[in-house]
Amino acid sequence: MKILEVIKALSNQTRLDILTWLKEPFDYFPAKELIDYKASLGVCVSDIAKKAKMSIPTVSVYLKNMSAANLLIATRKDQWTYYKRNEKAIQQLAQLISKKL
Amino acid sequence: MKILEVIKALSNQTRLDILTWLKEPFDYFPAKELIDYKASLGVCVSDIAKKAKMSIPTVSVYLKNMSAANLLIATRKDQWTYYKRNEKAIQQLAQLISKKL
DNA sequence: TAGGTATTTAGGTAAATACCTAAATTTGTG
DNA sequence: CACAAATTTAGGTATTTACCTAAATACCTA
Repeated sequence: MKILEVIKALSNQTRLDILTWLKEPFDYFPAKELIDYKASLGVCVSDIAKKAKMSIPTVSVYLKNMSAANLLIATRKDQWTYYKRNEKAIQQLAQLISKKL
Repeated sequence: MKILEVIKALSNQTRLDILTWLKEPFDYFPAKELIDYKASLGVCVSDIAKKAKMSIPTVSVYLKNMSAANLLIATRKDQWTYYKRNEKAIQQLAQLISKKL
């Protein structure tokens, strides 16, 4: 785990928010958008962009960065890319801060 | 704890290094500089700047930021400002990432 | 293959961050 | 008080980040 890369991926309010939203999607996204929601996949880019009230390209890049930092897991299915949290990596980061930093 | 502020204070390699150095000062600073070292105070700005191989003003500002984010505790004594880690805040951050993020 | 939806990539501007040097400030001391 | 040491504040340039819009790509379905 490259801690600086992970921390940089977290150093933006929108990206922090996205992590929070993905923790409990039903609390944050319209039910309508989650009709076919599967925890194994997560939420698609455009739904996240809408929630963030930001452009799709911007959010697409954010998600990609967080995924590169291993904080999110991306799954491409048909024309959608779904993102979910990588809980393991998040706990690993917490451990690292607690023990090693 | 303002998580974004804390994370931003961590999002730079030098600042991460400083936290590591202050964890075990005797492992990282010359013994000579630590002759009067007290864990209750920490290490002074210029010793940290020398270790970082960066200018004193730059490091002074870094330390101030980290202190504002509560990651470090500053103590002014005579003409020196000493910095030590705020272990409580670091554990609090780890908890926050583990449980709330 | 044509056309539609979702996403990504490119390319641009504005703001923030990373540094530095010089100047100002704080604090101790002869 | 004058001078020295440590630090902070100011002010500047270069790089990175935060966004956007437009264009390109991916993948579906008729």
